[in-house]
Amino acid sequence: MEPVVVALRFGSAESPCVPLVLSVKPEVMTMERNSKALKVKQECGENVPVLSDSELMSLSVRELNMHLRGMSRDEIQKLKQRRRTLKNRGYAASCRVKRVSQREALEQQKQELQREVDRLGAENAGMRKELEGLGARLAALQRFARGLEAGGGNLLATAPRLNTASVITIVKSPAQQQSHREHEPS
Amino acid sequence: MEPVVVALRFGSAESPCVPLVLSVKPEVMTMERNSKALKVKQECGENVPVLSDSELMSLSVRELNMHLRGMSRDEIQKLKQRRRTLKNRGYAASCRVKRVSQREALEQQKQELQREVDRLGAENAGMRKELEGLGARLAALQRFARGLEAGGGNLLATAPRLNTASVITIVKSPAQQQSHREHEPS
DNA sequence: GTGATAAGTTAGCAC
DNA sequence: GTGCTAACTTATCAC
Repeated sequence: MEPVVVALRFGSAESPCVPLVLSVKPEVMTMERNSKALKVKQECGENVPVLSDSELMSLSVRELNMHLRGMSRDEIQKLKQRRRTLKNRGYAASCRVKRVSQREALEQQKQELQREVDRLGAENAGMRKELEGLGARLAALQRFARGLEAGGGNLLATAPRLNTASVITIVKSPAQQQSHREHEPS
Repeated sequence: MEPVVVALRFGSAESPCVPLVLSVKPEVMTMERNSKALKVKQECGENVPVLSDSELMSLSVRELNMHLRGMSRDEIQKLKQRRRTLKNRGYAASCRVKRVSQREALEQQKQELQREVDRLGAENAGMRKELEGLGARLAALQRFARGLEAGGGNLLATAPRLNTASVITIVKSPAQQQSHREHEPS
């Protein structure tokens, strides 16, 4: 894309060098700050800036060298420094953006971990409750089994603390009782 | 509020002014940078700085006014601006420190959450395994109990799939068996 | 006036 | 040269 730099040259000597930002390519004019904090300023004696900030910043070295033809050592150095500074401005900006997005990423990861903790905690509580229930059922069965053991295998001879129906109730969880009924309807 | 933008620009005029930082109080010389990036420099024509950076920065307004006696408007303004800039330097520094420590805090919180996730995950796995074991034992007992149920409570008459000893083994967890032996040694 | 912070500038490192 | 980043300066905002 040809920038079509209209090397317009204020032949009239003393232009008070207004912040005139002649945006040759308005579509790239991403806030070409002419308002404040602009330390990167060009000599405004005779040679009006041939290159806008965005142009100068995005040129390749080769392209830049084209524009450097016929400039004095001093002008070249100053232009290169302006280019460097402009690029640094961009680097600083992306550095800040990166910093912010990294912080946001950290916060998001933290949130995800927190959710995971909550999820695991709930799952944990559920299982703990389940274990408790199973433990109680097993304890009851254990009491029943002790009766069997003491009786030498003869259930009727030992007066167990639980009768058979109770044991069956204990052994079956509600779900199991239901599926049992489904499979063996009385 | 009156903005009173003085917009004086003392840093840009390059006076030959060597970085001469005459540390009046060497004990407070917390790296009184005389090396680089020192834009806050004092007029070095005749009046050697009466106040070092750290002095000027830490003075109260009242104390500062003492030192302002017999100075020209211009000098006073410049000294005040130097003070402001020095303070801003400190603010910027603490801002950076804060930013870093906030990031570190976030990372630490993340680590703690990660550890918590790991801990809960392990606990979870353990309980899942426990549940599995209990489930198996209960299933075996259920098969046994079905035998009892089918036999109408007469264990010997129903040819159960498990004998009494097996049931006792199933009902007792290793720990329970141990404590059982402790309490009722044969 | 003080403190904080976003944006720009500078120095300096790493490639 | 390029890109990044710490430190610094400046502009601004809130109090």
